[in-house]
Amino acid sequence: MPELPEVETIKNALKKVVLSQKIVDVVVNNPKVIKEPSVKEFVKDLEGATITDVLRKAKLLILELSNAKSLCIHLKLTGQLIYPGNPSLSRISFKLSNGNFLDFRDQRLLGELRLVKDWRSLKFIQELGPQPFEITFGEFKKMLENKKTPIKILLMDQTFISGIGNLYAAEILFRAGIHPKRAAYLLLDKEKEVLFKEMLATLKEAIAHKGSSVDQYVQLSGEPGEYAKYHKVYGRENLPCLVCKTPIKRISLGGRGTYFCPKCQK
DNA sequence: AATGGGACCTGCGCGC
DNA sequence: TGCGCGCAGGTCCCAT
Repeated sequence: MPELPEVETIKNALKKVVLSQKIVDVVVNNPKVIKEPSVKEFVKDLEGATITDVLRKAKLLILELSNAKSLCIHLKLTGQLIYPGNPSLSRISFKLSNGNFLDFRDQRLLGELRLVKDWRSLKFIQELGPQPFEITFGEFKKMLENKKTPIKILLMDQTFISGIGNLYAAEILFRAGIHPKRAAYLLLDKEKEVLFKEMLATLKEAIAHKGSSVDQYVQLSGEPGEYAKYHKVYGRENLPCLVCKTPIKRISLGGRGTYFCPKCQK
């Protein structure tokens, strides 16, 4: 569930505490999450490196290091970064020069850590579509042309537009009043405009509220994000729509649970 | 080429 | 009570 707003929240918090810290030790409790290079090299190359910058690209978190390498962290479904951490609770912990640990925790072990020379050339990065804040309405409108895919699937397609996942796709479409199954190319210009506006507004508000803690996501401090209380549809199956009181429906679309209001979303 | 489903994982909640 | 099953969803990979 960490999507763009959650990863952005973690990035902002990380920048305040880890910049110019040196990684003095790496604790590997579960090597499974280290995808690249070998565990041995991963540890060896990280020890002694100083964190020079923290970046986010879509849902990927990037820690740039003084040794010209970057530590790329994908939280996937249940990954967490916690600071100050506790290595007895983590999959991987990084001991910093100030004596504190930065933990990577991950209940389901689907998260991925990579130490690479050039994160920009990672296949995953190369294939990402633009992030929502990087495009104009004109460009967005053009991107939707000829796309017969249901709009929700398109919003979640990282090669189309990057950073939006299942939760925010549902919330954005509710706010735009658009049914998740609508074919993208059949949306009216007016609807595309509202969709674009609500996409940016929803992500912006979610960042302002430090993300949505519905399952595993927490901020770097371990505190929950506050945006879940503003959710209109996600996780609200059978509960009354907050606008029209019609029960919120849940369908499966592209293999994902999809929540919407059958009356408000056409 | 675009789409669909399974795999990767674990823990939770449900029904019997 | 306890067990087994389905489900949660980001991304990759393979099949159609």
